Amino acid sequence: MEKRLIVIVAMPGGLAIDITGPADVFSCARQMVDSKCKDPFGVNYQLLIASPTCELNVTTDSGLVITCQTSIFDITEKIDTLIIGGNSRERQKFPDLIVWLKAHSASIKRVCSVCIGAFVLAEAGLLRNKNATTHWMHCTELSSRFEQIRVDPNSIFVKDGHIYTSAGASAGIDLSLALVEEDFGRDISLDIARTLVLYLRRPGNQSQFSNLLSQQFSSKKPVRELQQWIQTNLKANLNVQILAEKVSMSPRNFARVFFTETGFTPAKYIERLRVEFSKRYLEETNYSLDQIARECGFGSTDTMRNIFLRTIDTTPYDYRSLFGSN
DNA sequence: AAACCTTCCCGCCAGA
DNA sequence: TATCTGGCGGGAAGGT
Repeated sequence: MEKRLIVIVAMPGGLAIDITGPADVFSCARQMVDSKCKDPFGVNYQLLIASPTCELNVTTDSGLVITCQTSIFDITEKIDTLIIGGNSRERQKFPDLIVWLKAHSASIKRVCSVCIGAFVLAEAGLLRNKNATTHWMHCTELSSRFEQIRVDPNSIFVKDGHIYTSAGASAGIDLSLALVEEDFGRDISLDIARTLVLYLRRPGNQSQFSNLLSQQFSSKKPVRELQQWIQTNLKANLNVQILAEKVSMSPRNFARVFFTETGFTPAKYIERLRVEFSKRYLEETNYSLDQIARECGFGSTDTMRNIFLRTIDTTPYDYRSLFGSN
């Protein structure tokens, strides 16, 4: 039987689910193709978890250690599908991996990334002039650091030629299901989705997580870069004066330019962004309201509460009980 | 809930 | 002249 080699690169410091999600989908697919079909396809997957360095033990963000079967550099067989997981938030560089990717990507049928693994593909130049996506929190950074990439912040995954990129964490599972569907058809991928209790096609898109992100960013570079900087510095004091200094404009002129570029006054823009991010925290974490208020740059829980009431007509507490995960 | 203080922001004008 | 930029003032909004 023909083997199709699926290689998942386990990046240090990323989420384990970037690795284990796709691994489970492909492993499940292999078993199903084996048992159910009695070889009508004549092919099946062979799964390899590879390290991006010579060190085979890879520690993920949660501390879970994954022992890889091989180093990426030792693979000599033809790779069918390569999946690069997200790496640490500090974005360690893996120069050897980049070089390897540049040399080998053309001969790989499908090159994929999960979450901020897209930055690795971008570094290797594989996303130049392509449509791509990444984790919603990092879309602006991806498009500003690599201007030739058309970043789509809405999609769960994007296919452009033989390059596939997917959004944050669990989106790697959605991508993997789609890859299996390409290979073995809908019945098999539906079976996997059922077995693993997944959606075959997730309803909605990642913009539901961040409405503000799906809006147009300024076409002027300084303003766009400022918008991106704001996102990663929501905790900071972001008054008009400070923002104006950041882009070397007078406060008056900055406020005027910012409004014409974004359609929001600076204060309103930041307020909306803070609400977006705190909603996300309320939905997905157990952080206390106090922690979330601090994390998102609200002066206090009182302020956060007032702004919630004013903008989305509910309190943070009520919002969490409606949309929180536990 | 009220009081006080800060920040926002927009019209207006002047200079580049 | 047309357009961009910056400073000022003060009412409004918002934070503590």
